[in-house]
Amino acid sequence: MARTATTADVFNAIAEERRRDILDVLRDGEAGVDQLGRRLHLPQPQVSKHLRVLREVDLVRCRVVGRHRVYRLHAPALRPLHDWVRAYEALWNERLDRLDGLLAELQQEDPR
Amino acid sequence: MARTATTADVFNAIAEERRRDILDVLRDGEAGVDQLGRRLHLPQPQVSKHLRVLREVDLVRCRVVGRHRVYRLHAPALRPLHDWVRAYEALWNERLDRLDGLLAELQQEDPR
DNA sequence: TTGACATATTCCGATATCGGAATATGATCG
DNA sequence: CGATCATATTCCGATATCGGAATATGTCAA
Repeated sequence: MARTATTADVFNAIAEERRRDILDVLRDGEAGVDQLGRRLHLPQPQVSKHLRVLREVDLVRCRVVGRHRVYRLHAPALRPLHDWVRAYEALWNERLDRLDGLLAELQQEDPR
Repeated sequence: MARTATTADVFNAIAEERRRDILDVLRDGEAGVDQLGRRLHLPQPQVSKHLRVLREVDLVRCRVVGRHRVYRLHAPALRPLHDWVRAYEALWNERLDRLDGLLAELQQEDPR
């Protein structure tokens, strides 16, 4: 047993910088494979392969227009990631110290 | 040229589920290597190895206490991740549709 | 139908990654 | 010092991953 598989979930999908680049471009609107390639200076097969990974975790969807494929962002798939980070949001402010102080005060007010 | 290296940035560090597990535990407070191993049912070397990765991206820091090492979360290192996701936050609400409607209204009010 | 174009897939080589076992390091205690 | 405990590192095998090149698929247009 080795290597538990990866690339199959959102966390791994966005771990790759190129894929984040692709998503960033798509944030400004739909785009075809060739357009993405040109903007990111990536050869077409790479783009297609990254898009496949993104498609498999539902981060992008595509629409067929003639012989083109127009990809668009599907942001809701980022939710798990967002929710996970959010749990830590409160923790990186040093303002937590103030919260500690506040809690101490509250305890004094009602020493129970 | 192949495989551009990974595991060296926050995005890759948290791509691994076990490492997220470790961080989740540390969210509740400091912990030693053995404690982490017991709570997560992981053998000690794995824990140490994952902690190393997390340490290298500054997601955890550690303090030496006798022959123990007490690890703690260093949440600010999650910032890049947080910032990245945040740019997408607005995009996954279907409420965007309403925004579109609003914009249309505004355009009618001032049709120039 | 044939050719041109857009995209997807496959094959390849190099390398990173993970888990497991064994071992090394380091510190405390008797 | 020697034993023991806590943690880190190294070595290994299996496999996933990425980039690049070549090729397959699929669609339109003449």
